[in-house]
Amino acid sequence: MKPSQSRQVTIFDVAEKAKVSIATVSRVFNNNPLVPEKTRKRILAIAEQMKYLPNSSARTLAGNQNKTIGVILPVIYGIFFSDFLYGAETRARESGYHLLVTSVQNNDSELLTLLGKMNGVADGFLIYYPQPGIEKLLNHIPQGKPAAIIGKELKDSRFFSFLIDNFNGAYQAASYMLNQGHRKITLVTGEKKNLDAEQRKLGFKKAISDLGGEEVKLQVLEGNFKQNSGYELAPEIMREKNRSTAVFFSNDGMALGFYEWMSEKGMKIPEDISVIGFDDIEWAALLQPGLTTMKFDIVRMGRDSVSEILKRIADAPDQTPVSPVVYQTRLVQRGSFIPLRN
Amino acid sequence: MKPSQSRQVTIFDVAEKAKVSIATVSRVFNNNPLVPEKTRKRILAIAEQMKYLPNSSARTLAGNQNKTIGVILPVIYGIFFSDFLYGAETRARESGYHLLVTSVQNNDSELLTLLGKMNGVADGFLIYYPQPGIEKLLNHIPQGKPAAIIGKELKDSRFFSFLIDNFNGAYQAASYMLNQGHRKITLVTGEKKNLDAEQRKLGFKKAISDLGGEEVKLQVLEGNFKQNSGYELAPEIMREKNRSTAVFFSNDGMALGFYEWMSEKGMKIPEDISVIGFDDIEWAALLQPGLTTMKFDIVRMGRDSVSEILKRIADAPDQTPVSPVVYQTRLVQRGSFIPLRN
DNA sequence: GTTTACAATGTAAGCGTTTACATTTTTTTT
DNA sequence: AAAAAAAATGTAAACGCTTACATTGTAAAC
Repeated sequence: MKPSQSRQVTIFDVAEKAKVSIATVSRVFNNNPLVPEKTRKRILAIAEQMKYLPNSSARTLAGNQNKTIGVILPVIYGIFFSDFLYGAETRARESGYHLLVTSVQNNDSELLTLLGKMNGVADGFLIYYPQPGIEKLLNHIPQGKPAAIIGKELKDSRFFSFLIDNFNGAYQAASYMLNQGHRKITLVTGEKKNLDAEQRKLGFKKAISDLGGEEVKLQVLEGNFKQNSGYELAPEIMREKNRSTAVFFSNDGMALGFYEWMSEKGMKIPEDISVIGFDDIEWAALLQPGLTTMKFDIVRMGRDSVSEILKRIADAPDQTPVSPVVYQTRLVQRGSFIPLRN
Repeated sequence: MKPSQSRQVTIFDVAEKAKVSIATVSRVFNNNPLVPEKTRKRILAIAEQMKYLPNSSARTLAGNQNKTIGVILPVIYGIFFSDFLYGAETRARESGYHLLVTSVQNNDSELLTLLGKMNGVADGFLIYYPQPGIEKLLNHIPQGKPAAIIGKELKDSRFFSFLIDNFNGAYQAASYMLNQGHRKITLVTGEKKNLDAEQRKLGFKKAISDLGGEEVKLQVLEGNFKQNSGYELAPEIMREKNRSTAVFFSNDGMALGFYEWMSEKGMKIPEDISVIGFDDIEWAALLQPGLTTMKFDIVRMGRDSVSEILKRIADAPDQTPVSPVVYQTRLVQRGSFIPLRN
């Protein structure tokens, strides 16, 4: 049985006590300069005393902006997204905005549910949903609301994209490996459905076929971007016969799992195998040896995407299309990778 | 100039097209069993086609629950809060709830603003605001909404607390140090205003005075829970004269900064000094040597607190007071700490 | 002392839902 | 075939606010 929830204090209560109309109270809370300082102070004092807080839903419904950005991520877990959120939240706060954060795990109908929930609440959207078919889903984004899309280029002028240069990053990683004399190479991919993963795979393979000669042996293993997949694939990578001399993990998380397995088995990185990752998440530098990896500025990406959303909210949601912002990657050299000595 | 924002598709539009009343449409979207399957399907199809999504603000205002939990954290950054959020979000999703996440940096008036924003949006609150004076602020939490408070015990039955056993954890750390023969010990605290930090300091000092003899020398340095403060205090800790043989950092983040400095100077942990941290954040195990630290289950804390909020939303927000849930800490031994050899 | 301008406040119509209650339609019972 | 019961649908009043427009109060201009 629910308790008798004492009705919330509304603008009417405050108006009544202050002997003014609700319009005046509303003006006070919206910093409308029409109401003179004296009245403002008086009403504010009364409101404070009554513990009045405006109801956000009502405000939003009545046409006000809500100063909220809806954020949808694949997961809220780990340093990678923590960094992204950090960039996004910091920027939002600077403009008095806040983030409504949720995750959705590769589930189209759930994405829709979420969009619905945010409908009428969020003034703009920040969506990171690296799955195919995202275009269709995006049609459901409420009209007139700007939306930043991470990881997918779209033609709809209402959206604007922020991309990681996965293809070139992976390409670069592969060519570096070749450059340094490696000829037996393992590529650990992410899930097939993940767009980032696919692009990285493509880039890596392209480099191998562009630059590698006949004698290059490429072993391709499918991972899932999670730590344990690096661990679980390790035996396959390190099997005696025809073992690769270098391995590229499509993200740092999987590389970490690999480190774990290696240290359990008493094997050494980079002596037994060289390793390159992707993302440069915070701990990459903390590992022993430090993880050589493809870095891009994820904090910045969070920040920039929110900046752009804010700009469009203030400005005009439906603008002429802009070309996507692409975050370049660069190789960060640490101890996990050495040239092949022959 | 704002573009002509085409009006959003409302329940009226759907009702009109389907030749039913808005009540019926509403029922469909609320899974009200009153409407027969056939009608439901028809309306759903029409809604889908029109790209209708219910407006969340309107729903909430009209008395529905919003299935949203408002989360207020000191920062959204780093593994510690990432883990906490992970636990919280996962649990919320299991019940169809979502998290509205914001951070507030030691700023009372900002906390109020946030509470206001969440007012009429969140069905419950999860607040981690380790500052003194939190009690007063909490009075502003809307009536009838349950709120989990992290890190502070309160008598108001509307709230329920989740506590880290900071005092005993730090006590335990100190007594372990003494036990292992250390007599010259450094304590690095967090900020004075931070409650967690204060409790840890108190616990640590208590152990020293309870168990340490006359000959124990305790050096106390004030940090701020951030990585760079461990780095900046390092010279002071490692000064030649009367150097401690063991140091306790009130959180792992500061210990990490200390590691950095030590490695830059070519000094060795634990040979030159033993280190103990607090939190056992994810990378503590990844450091070289592994960081000995006081562990508690932060993911679990996120999860449990949401569980309890959910229970009270479903049940009765104003319940009889419950005693706070206390998360015990335990020592995780890794390589950063060794007994004092004499 | 009017008239005029402007500042301050008020009135009331939305905003898009939910839901108690009323009404209509259909099915079952007699 | 009429009456009673059950199912389906509709009507209209909230929910708490913002804001265009209307009204009143007050000071400046004549």
